[in-house]
Amino acid sequence: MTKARPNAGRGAAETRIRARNEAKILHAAVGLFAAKGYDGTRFKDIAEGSGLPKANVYYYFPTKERIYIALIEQVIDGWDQAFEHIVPEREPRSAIGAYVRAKLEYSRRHEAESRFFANEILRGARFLTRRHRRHMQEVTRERARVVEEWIRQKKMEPVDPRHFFMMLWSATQFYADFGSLAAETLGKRRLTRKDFAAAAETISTIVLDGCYPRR
Amino acid sequence: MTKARPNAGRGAAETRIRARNEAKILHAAVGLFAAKGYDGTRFKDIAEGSGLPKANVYYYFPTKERIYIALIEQVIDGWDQAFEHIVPEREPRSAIGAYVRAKLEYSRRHEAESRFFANEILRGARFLTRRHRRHMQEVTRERARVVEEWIRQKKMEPVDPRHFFMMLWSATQFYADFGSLAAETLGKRRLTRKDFAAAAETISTIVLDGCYPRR
DNA sequence: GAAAAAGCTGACTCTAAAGTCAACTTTCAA
DNA sequence: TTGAAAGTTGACTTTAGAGTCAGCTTTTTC
Repeated sequence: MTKARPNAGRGAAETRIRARNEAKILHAAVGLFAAKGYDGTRFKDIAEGSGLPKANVYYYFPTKERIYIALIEQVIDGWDQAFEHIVPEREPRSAIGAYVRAKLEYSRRHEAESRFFANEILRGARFLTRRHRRHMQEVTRERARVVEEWIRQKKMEPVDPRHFFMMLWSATQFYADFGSLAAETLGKRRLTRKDFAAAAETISTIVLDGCYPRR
Repeated sequence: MTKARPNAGRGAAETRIRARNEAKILHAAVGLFAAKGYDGTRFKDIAEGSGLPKANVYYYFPTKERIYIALIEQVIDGWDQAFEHIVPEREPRSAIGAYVRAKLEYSRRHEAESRFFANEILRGARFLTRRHRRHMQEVTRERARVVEEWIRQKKMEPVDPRHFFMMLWSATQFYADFGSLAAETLGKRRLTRKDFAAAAETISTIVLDGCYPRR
């Protein structure tokens, strides 16, 4: 069924050639998957995009699916990064502001990864393994505890931290994943760094203080 | 190139058979497109899903793309509905609460349409015509004016209404489009009506009053 | 009630994309 | 410096899915 993959195990040292070519392939693939989805992406195009002949790409990845799965691994690894700002020692105002800025910055600078992942979730996350799911759940739960602690200390109003995080995810993902709609809404062709900054500002303000006048 | 479509023009009255079969086809198609994307959806499966032989579906729609475009029309028509709550006569608190609830209710009850549309935007909205874009932009701009009026009357804090609306869209879409992630986060298999209600509650609270303690 | 229009369908073609393979070249460790 | 492991490749097979078509049946219209 699947072609033997010499040197693919945990034991053997990855050769430099292998590492370089796999990186080329994954880099070409993430952009294509993000733009056209799994089924819309042609193996041939991944090969062309990475500058290797198709048969050579098959030497590294026995199927298109394996390329996709390798990318999931890569993206999941970055899932928790922005969360690092959510720590109990920090004041919620600055922590949440930093989180929003970090997430938006990631979305802006890694648009392809962001869309790739959004696409996977939108399709029901059929390639996320139990291990991935558990990882994401645990990371989220851990940071939810920080929010709960803030609430206990009256540093935050009582809100469900899980819905709270989902609001932050959705708001920050929006500008990368639905960038064409966001640009349209702002009456522009493409979003600039400034638009992302304005988004960060508005999101932080609303999430922290709401839009309703304080008495 | 394209097969002649008798009775398809603006002049001729649509027959009952045609209307019924087109509805069957579109209904089957929206679920498939939502679940598998444009390229992942097989024409054959649309036919099977609608209970018609493939060649019969081709009698109504000359290509897969035409089915897709017909669905876009359908979904865009519903774009403005939730916006109807955003009117200047109403107090922002109740209007925004109603808007959030309406959007979430739509997402919950029309999950397929919601995901279908999200998918289209995620892919860069390549099938949205200039007319669709203009329509969405105008509707948004019109309601932005209402928000600006509220701000002028000191009924709302000064926020950019466009970013404000994008926050509401993203937060409410999230629960349908990324339902699998939302369910995971809440530690459930599927989202229930109650989860949507809790989401509406949290979103409204945060958007209106923020999560930061009022002095 | 008959002719024309609309609707229906099985069986077909054509193409493009996934995946295979055998023979070749390059790299590297002993 | 050599041989075995790693890497490379063009040409091939297979398959599945989009779209076609000729001839049929049903419905509508006058």
